[in-house]
Amino acid sequence: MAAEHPFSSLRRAPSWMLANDEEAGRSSSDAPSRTKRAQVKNACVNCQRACKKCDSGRPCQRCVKYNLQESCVDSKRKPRKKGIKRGPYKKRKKNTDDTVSLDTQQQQPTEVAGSVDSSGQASGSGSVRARSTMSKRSGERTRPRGLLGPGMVPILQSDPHGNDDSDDQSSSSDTPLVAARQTQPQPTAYRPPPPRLSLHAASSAPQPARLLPETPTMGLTAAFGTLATTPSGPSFPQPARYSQRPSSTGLPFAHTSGAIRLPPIASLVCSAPPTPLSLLTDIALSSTQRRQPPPPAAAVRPSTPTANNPAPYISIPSLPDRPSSQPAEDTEQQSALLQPPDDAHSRHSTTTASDDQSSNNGDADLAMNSSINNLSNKLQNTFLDQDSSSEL
DNA sequence: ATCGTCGGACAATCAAGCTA
DNA sequence: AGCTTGATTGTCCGACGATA
Repeated sequence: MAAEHPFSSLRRAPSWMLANDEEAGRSSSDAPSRTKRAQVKNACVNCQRACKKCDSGRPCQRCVKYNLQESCVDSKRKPRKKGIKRGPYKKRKKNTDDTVSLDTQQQQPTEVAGSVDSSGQASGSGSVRARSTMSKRSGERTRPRGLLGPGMVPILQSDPHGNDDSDDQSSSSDTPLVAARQTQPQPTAYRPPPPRLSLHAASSAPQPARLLPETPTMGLTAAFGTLATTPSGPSFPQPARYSQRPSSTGLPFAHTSGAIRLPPIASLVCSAPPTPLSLLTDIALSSTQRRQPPPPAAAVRPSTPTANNPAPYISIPSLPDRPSSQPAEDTEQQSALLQPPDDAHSRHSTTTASDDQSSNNGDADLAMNSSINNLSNKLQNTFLDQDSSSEL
């Protein structure tokens, strides 16, 4: 059964799937009492660095195994930030009736051993919320999250209410977990905080959440989970991750994150087809970025999607919004490439310098356009082939 | 087979806010 | 004052690639 599950390709099954009765081997009534994962209060620096299980002994068993006894010392905890305003809490409900929602039950101190710490404080089960990505080694993620890897298709993170976090909290507290799990979630896009870089496609279908690209090498059509471009031209994207964690509501989808890893072909077939325009845009952008290293992130919106133009809003790291007094020629070319034709034209009509530049580079641009067209055609043919073969 | 790496789920912690 | 909430910080599972 599990092998046929649509999410069976997940690196790890989402927790709400693990809570599935058959897989967990328990009835739905005792699902919330799943045993907690035990963890030590303070892992040693070696285990912490390796993200491996530690124990309370010093040296710990892992350090003994790898002969790291000397360096097996407790890691230091960062002091918690103070003075963080939290806003008004939601109103507490008086526990007047017997029908306590599962959500409320989960908030109670559990009877599981280890849930009460040495000081006697009940561990707040609290919410499993999005947390800022933490350091693995030096206080920062070595690789920012938010990318699609090869053949990865984003799981729709569905907020069943289509609300933001604050709404989630209020609604989740009122909704019994079981009832919520029985509700088929409608895929809606997770709306993250204002992104540094955003990449989302305009489409009539419910869209995957916006993705936060990391480098210019990431897939520009990643929102579709399709092809990506790299500095060396269109290809399957570099290994990368996709991540999105909407607020935890304990509801299906909203509690999970991850990506489905599929073979490249599968991802081609399973994902929404790119439009010719989006392909061209991707290739053009990758070519542009190949010519110039990325400056600091700045979002541009090259075109406005219309009903007939499903071209995604594409926010490119590194491109100036409007180089009003920018003398840099490359930047000007970049912007011209990314502007919609009308916009680009009107801008060039008032800028003689860029006119000169564009004529100087006419041949090069012509050649590039030609190669773009060729590549676009190839890509589309490939796509159509895969599509038709999958239908057979 | 083993090891290192790393994303992210899960757990622990505790200050802010709430209530009696 | 004691309890609750929820944000922050830490642990480590499990997948993956590299290497022996």
